[in-house]
This record gives sequence, C-alpha cells and structure tokens, in this order.
Amino acid sequence: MKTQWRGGELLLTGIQFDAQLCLMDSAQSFVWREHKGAYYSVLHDAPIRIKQVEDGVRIYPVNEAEIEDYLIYLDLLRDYEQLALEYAEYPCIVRAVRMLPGLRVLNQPTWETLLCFILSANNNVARIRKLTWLLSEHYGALHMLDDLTLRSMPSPEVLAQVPEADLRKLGFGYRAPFLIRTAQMVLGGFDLDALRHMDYEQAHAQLVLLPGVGDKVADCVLLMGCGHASAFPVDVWVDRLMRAWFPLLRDCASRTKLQQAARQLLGEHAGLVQQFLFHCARCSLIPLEE
DNA sequence: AGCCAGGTTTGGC
DNA sequence: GCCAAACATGGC
Repeated sequence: MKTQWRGGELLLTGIQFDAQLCLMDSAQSFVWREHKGAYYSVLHDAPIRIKQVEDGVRIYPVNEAEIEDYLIYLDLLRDYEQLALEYAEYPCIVRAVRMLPGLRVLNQPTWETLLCFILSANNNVARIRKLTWLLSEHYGALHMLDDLTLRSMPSPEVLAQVPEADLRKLGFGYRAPFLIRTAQMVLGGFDLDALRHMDYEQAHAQLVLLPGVGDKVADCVLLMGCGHASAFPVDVWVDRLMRAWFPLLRDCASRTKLQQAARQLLGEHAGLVQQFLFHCARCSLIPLEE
C-alpha cells in the first residue's frame, strides 16, 4: 500500500478495496450515500468523501494527523491474503475470501454502529438505510461538502430527549423506545468505549443489557463497531450457510448453539470470515445446496 | 395480497 | 434453559 497526502486529500493505492461493496452493498454500514460516482458520509463530526480510483481510493478532506484513522476505518492495515491462508483447511472460506478481493470489514464508530444495528433487527436492508437516514435527517448535525448537505447520526444527548411519539410518527415502530432508552443508558454512564478493551464474552454480556440489543445485534456491534474480529453474528443467512457448508454444525439445536460452535471453530478472525460468507450466500455467489 | 426482513422481548413451561 | 407469539413497517 502506498499513501500520499497533499492538499487535504489522502490517496491510497496498491490496495484491494471495493468502495461500492464495502460502503453500500455489504450491509455493514448504512450511513453512506452515493452522489456523482463518490460516497459521502459524516465521520467523527466531519463530512467526508471517498472515491474509487484504479487500484485504491481518494479520501477528502483528511488532516495529516488523521491518516491512520482512515486506514483503520477501512481496515486497510490488515492483510486479507493472510486471512485466506489462515483458513486453508476450509475450501469454502478460501473460495469466499478470494471471490470478494475488495471486501473489508469496516471499523465503524461504536455509537452509530449500535444505532444502525438496533434498527436492523427483523428489518430489510432498504428500510434499515431509510430509517438510518431519517434519524440523521431529523436529529443529526448539519455538514456541507461539495455543495451537498450531510447529516451525522444523532448524539446520545439529543436522542435521549426525543419523545417516543415523534419517532413513531416517523415510522420507527416498536424500535422507537429501544433507540431512546439505549441513548439514555449511554448518557447515564454505559461506557461504549470500554467495550473495545474488554474480552469478547464480557463485552457481549454488557451490550445485551441495552434495550433492542440481543445476541445477534451485539455481535454486529462488536465486530464492526468495537474491533472484535472474533464476534460472529448469526442471522438467517449465516445460520443456513453454516449448516450447509460445515457438516460439524449441522446438528446444532439452536441458533445460539450454532453461534457458539461456529465462533469456537473459526477462532480469532471468525467475524471477518463471516462477512465474506454472508455476502456470498446473500447474493447467491455460492449456492447453499447442490 | 401476502411474505419477509442481517431479531428482540416477553411470558409460558 | 428452551419455545412461541407479539411486535410496526414497508419493500418486493
């Protein structure tokens, strides 16, 4: 990887990174929007633009001191070739990782990851993105970039004060009180930053204390919002594909059992693998049955 | 029109 | 601990 920085623009080349896949199509993040061939969002209270180039990306604006933050966000400091080697004994994993060379697991801010995945429960991707947009549009801070108005996700301070009825009117349904009560708990001292430094079990046990956060949402937040690469979210797709491709797991009595067994089996980077398998199955890149 | 969505909560054994 | 039903909404 080569990094060049000048005039507030960061140019990263010699990397495998598919912006459309990572920011829009892989259902990891719901806060990016596409405009004229570039991707826009607000990250850590600053508007940001990412554009795909030949063998890398251009990011603007970036302070020189923040360069590493973006490498971390896009997970460009990790060797994904190594990931395939690590799981050489599982042909389906090697195949999935090699099939999506531009896919990376984003390291997103914990708070917005938490909000998005509370919204994701029993919901479809199109509506998760719509509700995420509604939340930022009504309660987020305003930013400008390239004559585009962008809004951040609401802070816990703001969200904790929103009347439940207002969110229900906007179409949040039964998830409305989950969002508000979670914001109130974070405001009341629930330490999201601490989750990064706890071990997986401990951090998971903490997260499920939040309203609207069950096992699966907790694992998504841990994987994509807390740097826990071993967190292994199991949704309908992952449940089906793991049973289909891993005979060892076929007889797991419940989703909880399967989640634990799969995480145990795949180890330190289970969650990274999960993203590749999930995308392959969801987009029918690898058939679930033969 | 009806099924389904990157599930969670609640209340019953 | 395991199971079922309720849950709001709208995408397809």
